[in-house]
Amino acid sequence: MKDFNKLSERQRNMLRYIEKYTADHGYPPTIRQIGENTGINSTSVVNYNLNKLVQAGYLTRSQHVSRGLRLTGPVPGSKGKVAAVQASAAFSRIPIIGHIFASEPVPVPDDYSYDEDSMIEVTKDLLGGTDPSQAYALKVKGDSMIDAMIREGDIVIFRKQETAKNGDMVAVWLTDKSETTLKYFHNEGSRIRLQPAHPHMEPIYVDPRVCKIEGKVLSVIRHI
Amino acid sequence: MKDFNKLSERQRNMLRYIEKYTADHGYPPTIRQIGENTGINSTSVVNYNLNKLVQAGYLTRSQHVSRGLRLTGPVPGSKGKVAAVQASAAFSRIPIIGHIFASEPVPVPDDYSYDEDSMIEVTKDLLGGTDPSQAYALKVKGDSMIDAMIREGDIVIFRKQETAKNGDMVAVWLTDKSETTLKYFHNEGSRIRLQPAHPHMEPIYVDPRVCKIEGKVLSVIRHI
DNA sequence: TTGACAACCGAACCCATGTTCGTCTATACT
DNA sequence: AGTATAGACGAACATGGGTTCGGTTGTCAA
Repeated sequence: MKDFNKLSERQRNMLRYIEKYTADHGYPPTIRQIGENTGINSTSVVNYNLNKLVQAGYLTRSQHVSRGLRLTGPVPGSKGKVAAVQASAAFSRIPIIGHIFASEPVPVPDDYSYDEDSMIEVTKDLLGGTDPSQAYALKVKGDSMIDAMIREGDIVIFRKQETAKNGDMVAVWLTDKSETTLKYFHNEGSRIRLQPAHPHMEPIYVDPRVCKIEGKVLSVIRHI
Repeated sequence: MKDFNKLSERQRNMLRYIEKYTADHGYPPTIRQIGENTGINSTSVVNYNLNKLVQAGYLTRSQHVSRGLRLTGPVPGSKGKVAAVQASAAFSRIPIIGHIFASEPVPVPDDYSYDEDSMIEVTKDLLGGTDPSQAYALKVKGDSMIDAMIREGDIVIFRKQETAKNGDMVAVWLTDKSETTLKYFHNEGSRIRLQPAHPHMEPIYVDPRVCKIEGKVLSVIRHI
């Protein structure tokens, strides 16, 4: 979470107001109420800053829902008893930095500054112990990952790494074919065996020199 | 305050729902949501009973304010503290009540005991808005769900329901074949089309009489 | 039978409220 | 100067969601 002091004064005031209003009324304020009480004259500016606060991890929003705000925790410096709760955060927020499909390499986090808008909350067990700061997510485009039992729209959670242990599922870029694929990794010395997750499909064997590991697959999430 | 037991069953359900929804979301439900979740078909009836509850002292309302509800205290019989603590939780715990494979019907939660050991934490977005109390999880055994793009070991999150809308992914028990399958549901009048998630596989058509819906698939989780 | 009343229904109505968009300013970098 | 970007503004838009109203059903007592 971004440092509270790094937020703009406006944003801090907004958080304080939201906390206070919610405590006073039992339900959160509207965008217009937030604006009126923090000296903002336009609903769009409130909306803009609310999204900033979501990105910074201070609250969550429900789209198209009136008063659909929720603080993720107490506002620093307040005496609010607003559910301190999940300080022990059993989940974390990781960025969805782009899409994955067969014909292009897998994006990796510092390839470019990613769109902060798209974050996903995942429970820690989906990260398999990986430090959340090393994890990122990609959304699958197209049906090219079918042999990995992964569909269009699935969200694949990766850990950034360029080596793999046998049995890991990895994203590899095959430099000779200019193709990305998700397979189980098995180093057999002179060659690498890439085993599809689909039990009826045959492995492929590649030269280690054309096999660039781009990340390790930690988990897959599918919304229906 | 009027005795809680003097309230109608509906009114008690409404209070319970309001408390639970507020705890789950951080803001109160709308009149329509209350109706949908307590079996009331008209907003005016919800409104009517909300006013009754105000008279009875159980809640206060703000006129012309969406979600302008507030409970005056914990609802008798509920675990109010738990709700308060979970107030900002963006995830919930749902039970893993068993396994799913082709040759047996899908287990359905009986309201009784779950093994506390087998619970899984999921972020709310995996439930697609479903009340967490209506959700449960099953672990996939065997490779029989391959046509649904689901592997051994995947965790499938269901919602308990016996009907489906077109386009839902459902677990169905085919009484003539004694077989469970996961497919997209399309009612075509005289027959039901069950479409595999796998894009290269053909749908099957079944008689509505042999097609027993056991639950709706909300999401799938795969740990690697 | 009739009237009063509690409970309920469905649809219409319309304000409440989130979202989008074109525009503007200030600042920083090239 | 020219361009990019963050922050802000206000108006228009579309939908969310509370309110109202005419009508129905069932119960109870006069």
